[in-house]
Amino acid sequence: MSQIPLARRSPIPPENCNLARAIELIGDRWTLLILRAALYGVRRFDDFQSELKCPRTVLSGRLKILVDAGLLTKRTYKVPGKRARPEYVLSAMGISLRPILIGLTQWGDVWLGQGEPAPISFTKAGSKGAIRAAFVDADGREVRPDQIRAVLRG
Amino acid sequence: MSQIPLARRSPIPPENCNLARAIELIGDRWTLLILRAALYGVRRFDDFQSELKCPRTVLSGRLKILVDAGLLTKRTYKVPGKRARPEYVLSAMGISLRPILIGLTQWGDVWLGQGEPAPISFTKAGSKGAIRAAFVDADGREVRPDQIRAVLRG
DNA sequence: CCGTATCCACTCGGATACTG
DNA sequence: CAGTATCCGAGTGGATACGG
Repeated sequence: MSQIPLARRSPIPPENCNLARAIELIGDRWTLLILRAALYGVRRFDDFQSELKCPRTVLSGRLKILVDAGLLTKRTYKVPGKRARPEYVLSAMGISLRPILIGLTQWGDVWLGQGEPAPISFTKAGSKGAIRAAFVDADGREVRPDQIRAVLRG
Repeated sequence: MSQIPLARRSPIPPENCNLARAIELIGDRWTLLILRAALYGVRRFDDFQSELKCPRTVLSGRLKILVDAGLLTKRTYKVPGKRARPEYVLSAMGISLRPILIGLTQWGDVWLGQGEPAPISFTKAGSKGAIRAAFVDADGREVRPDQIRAVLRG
């Protein structure tokens, strides 16, 4: 079943692991749902709230965390003749999570899809075939999962 | 900053979204840390516990969820002359999360690495160059993030 | 070892209401 | 709209102890 060799501990202590740090930061139900919505273009407080149906206090807190961490930028935008409004936009740091959430979407399509076809799929601009998450080498060529080796530094 | 067009709602309601389902299932600090450890080869209750330093009750609960969901398989293995022991091994469903967690690792290396070089990197068996999580088309050729387009079904 | 059982303090999520 | 202020109950995290 598992080709992963038995280990008593992970090779990197969680306190010093960037994966663990990422999990501490965004590994949270509401936070991830906020990022999901943001990647779909949602930007405003009440839009997030009606999308997530979470307590406003919780939403407020999570948005603060994401702004502080640099994933979201809080800025004000103004439509002429209307009152200025704050909005939360993804920064480059936030946008770079997109491939990961797309990967998770496709994982969900496979394992949690309840037999129904995926409601959303992803293609390369100008093409029609589906794309998928994978590993590539420096030349952009795919590396099969069983070919992957982890290398510790030092 | 954000090329993502403004939206009031996400195109797919969360109740019907496989990404949202995935988030409900594994979008949790302890759950993700368990999966992280499991992908590094940890299999036993006490090893998880000393790795995560979480309450044993919490660990027990999370493991049950992951087993029920099919991400982990609880099985018994026996070393001759020793007492049989249960262990939690990743199923195919669990292993297929690996690209996603490696992608998140590399995201963390870039944005949360505090300037230090990545403590762990990934290569192709027999080669030396680093590999990275990315998207590929049907031919196994990389698709750059800005080339990705979402397509709704129907 | 592998858990389950408690106890406690605390945060979180849920609901509602109230202001700039 | 965009939040902050409460209140409340449930679940979680933390520590410790105890049985298979």
